[in-house]
Amino acid sequence: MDNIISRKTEDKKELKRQAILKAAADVFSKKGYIETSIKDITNEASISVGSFYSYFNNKEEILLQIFDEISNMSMNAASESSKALKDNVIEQFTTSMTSAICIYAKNKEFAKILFVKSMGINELFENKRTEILDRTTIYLKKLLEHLNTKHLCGIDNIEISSVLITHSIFGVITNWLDERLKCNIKDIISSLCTYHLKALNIDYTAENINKYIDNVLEAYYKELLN
Amino acid sequence: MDNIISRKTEDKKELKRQAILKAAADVFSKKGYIETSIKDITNEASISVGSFYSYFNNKEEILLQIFDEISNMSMNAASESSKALKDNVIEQFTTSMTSAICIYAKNKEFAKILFVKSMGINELFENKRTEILDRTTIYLKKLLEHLNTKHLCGIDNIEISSVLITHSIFGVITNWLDERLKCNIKDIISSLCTYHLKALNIDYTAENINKYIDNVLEAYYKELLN
Amino acid sequence: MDNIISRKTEDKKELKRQAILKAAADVFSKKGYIETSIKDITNEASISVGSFYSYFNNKEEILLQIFDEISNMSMNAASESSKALKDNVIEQFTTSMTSAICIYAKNKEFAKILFVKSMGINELFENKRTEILDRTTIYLKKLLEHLNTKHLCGIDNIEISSVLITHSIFGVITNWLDERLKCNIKDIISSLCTYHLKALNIDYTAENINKYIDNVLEAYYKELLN
Amino acid sequence: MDNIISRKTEDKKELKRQAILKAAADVFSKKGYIETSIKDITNEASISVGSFYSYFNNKEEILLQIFDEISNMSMNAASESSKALKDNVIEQFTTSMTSAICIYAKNKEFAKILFVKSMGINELFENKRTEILDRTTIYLKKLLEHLNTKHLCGIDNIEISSVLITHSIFGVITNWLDERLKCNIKDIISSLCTYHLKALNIDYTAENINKYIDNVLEAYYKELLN
DNA sequence: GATGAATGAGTGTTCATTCAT
DNA sequence: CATGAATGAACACTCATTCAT
Repeated sequence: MDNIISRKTEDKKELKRQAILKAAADVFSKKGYIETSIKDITNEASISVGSFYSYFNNKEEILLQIFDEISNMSMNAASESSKALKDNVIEQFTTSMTSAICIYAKNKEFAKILFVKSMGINELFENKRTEILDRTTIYLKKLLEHLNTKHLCGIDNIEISSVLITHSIFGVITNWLDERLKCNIKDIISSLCTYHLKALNIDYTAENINKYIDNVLEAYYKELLN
Repeated sequence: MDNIISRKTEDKKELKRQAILKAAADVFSKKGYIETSIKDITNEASISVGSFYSYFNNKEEILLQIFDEISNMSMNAASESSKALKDNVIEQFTTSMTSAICIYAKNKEFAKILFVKSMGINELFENKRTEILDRTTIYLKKLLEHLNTKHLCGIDNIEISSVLITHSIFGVITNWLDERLKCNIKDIISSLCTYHLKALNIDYTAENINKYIDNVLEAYYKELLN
Repeated sequence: MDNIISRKTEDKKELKRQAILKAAADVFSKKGYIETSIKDITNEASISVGSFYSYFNNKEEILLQIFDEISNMSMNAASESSKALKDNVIEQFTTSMTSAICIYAKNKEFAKILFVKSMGINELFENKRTEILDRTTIYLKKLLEHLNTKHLCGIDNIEISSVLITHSIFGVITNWLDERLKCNIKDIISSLCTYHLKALNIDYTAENINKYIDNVLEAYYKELLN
Repeated sequence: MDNIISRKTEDKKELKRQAILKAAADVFSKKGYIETSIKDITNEASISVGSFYSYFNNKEEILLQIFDEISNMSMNAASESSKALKDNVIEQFTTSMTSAICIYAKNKEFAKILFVKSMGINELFENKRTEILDRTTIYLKKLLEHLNTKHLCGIDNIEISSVLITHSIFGVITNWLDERLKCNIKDIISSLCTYHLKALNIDYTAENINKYIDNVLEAYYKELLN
């Protein structure tokens, strides 16, 4: 009996924590971490300052938890897309690229915080942020190694190339989020895939690429098709 | 006579302004704009707070002037490398890539501020920063247009591709500056060039690429050859 | 219920606001606006700096609110004394003179700020201050106009005379507040009344004047009779 | 020989001191003591900051010296007008009133500093200022004592009345300097004289008053007749 | 003697964090 | 458990004063 009640309150707490996290992410993505005050967050979340501090120990912690949230999101997306590992390299490449981009396109606030608004503040954040972004690089490194041995794509420096691809992706997404690239998300994904497949010496047809992208979008990100 | 004296003091002032700018850049690149206090800058520059304010009107202004400094540096580097415009596309591409990267490699603090430490602070800085970075994108857009018509490199979306290349460069440099990419600058440049030339459907030989890179390094950036 | 609680906190806030206002007035009247620091005020009010800024937006604002306080006090005093408008000119003149003086005698700090400590600081304060003092002049102008038509007191320049009377009053009060005029407040009022009544060609008897003054003092300002 | 040279440089120094004093008075009278910076003064005087400090030890000192200047002016004016002491009370009263007012009308900047712009700053200034203003009160006290014994003007409290008259004069001048009293200086003097003569029970004719005022103006203050 | 660059104490203001109610 | 008033350390910036040239 007691357990059920405490379970219920636990759930309630978690829900509220999530709500505050979302509110904070909204404000951070607009004003940036520095220019956002605790009052801004509590106003957005319609709670009191005191409440905020019963859910988070300080301002730093909420950004770190937002990072965790983002981290979880991209981890889940990655594992989701890798669950159905295809033997077709092109499909695999396109599918994972699409998943990675969509996860950020779907969570614009989180993406903006990760890619722009949390930079240059302090070492702690910089490390956490780097850690999250590095996952993409590590994933790509493994992929490139695989491609190099199995498909002779002839990449001489996998270390550098994986960083190169990672940042090209994040840079393009950032520009798209800022609406400096005024096109739809499919063009973004398609261009990125074809550009890099060419560089990786892998033959592809535009139709296939588009088909693979559509498959992912239809299955998981219908809301991005608007 | 009077002229000579006032000229001398003018020169002295400018020298001191430069010294403060350098000191500020050093601290900003380490701690970031926000966590850097005026006292940090004046300590680094071994001057008094009052002195700082006789050279700069406020804290914002010094970052903006650092941006201008960076902007001028990259502009000059660009015009320098384009002065000797080659008809050889590969040489042109490699040369300008090398120049762009070297200018940042040579001015690590400025680069770190531009690429990392000045992000997510406020709109004013964000716009200035974007403006500076965008020059690279615009340069690449023109280059890609030229390549598309003259060399049939088959880039379908020049807008997106130029952003892609820009951020791949900046991302790789940032990682190298942070020493997360532990290789020498030549490897960085060479990998970037070969990767993108492949993507752009342009045939090259590794020897040529390395020769072109060496030419630029020998001519302008000997200090980077360590 | 909620209403009662919020009402109570509202009242508490207002009380504290008043306390800070009083503390600030005390310090301002001693050290002047300029030489008073926010710390001086918060020390006097036994609050923290942060608290001060949750009640007032800045240092300027608290002086302006003190001005408003003074303004309201003298306005209320004026309307109070004019409520019982007498057809007897001598009584009316004496009564309003007494009220005006007593309001300042009763609120020494506020009077000192208005008459001495807020002068010569800046345009904003100067205008506010002038506005408050001018009310007395305007009141006197109307009175003189009335006396001139009804009582043939033969004032040739009402504009100048009303300023003359106003500043004679404020000057005498200021000297009395500074304890450079070491007499009791009744002497002050009585001398001012008889002097000006003589100048205004109005016959009076010292007994009547004293009686009228006493009436006001007994009714409203017993604490000044010490 | 040496003496002559040192005399000449002494004279030069004194002239420059006077020029700086005048420049400071100009700025103080416009912006007030507080809002005037040393730079403001040196700009107005076209000298360097260092020069300022070779003539005055600090900012306080220059205001004190301005006070001395004002003090000397009014002392000289007073002694000038009392030199030709008339046995005619009306002439004496009118003449000294005219002199007192004209000295301030002629030196508007000094008057503004004394009456408005130097108030409420600190004890030191307040005392100095009070001292200067008090001279008028003391002069009037003596005059009233004389009138009371010789002319039975029936002033009961000379102490208070002399303060009253003093501040009525200064108040009217201040309003005239601020251009809130838009009339010519003769109206000011004439109104003040007739008002107070009436209060002092002394018979006069408007013609005589005006004649006495004109005499002083014609003799010493022609420039005020514009 | 004149200059004005350099100094640094001092001030108003902000805002993350605490804690009594 | 929620509230928001209270706290005070920290910072950007000013300006009277000094002193090397």
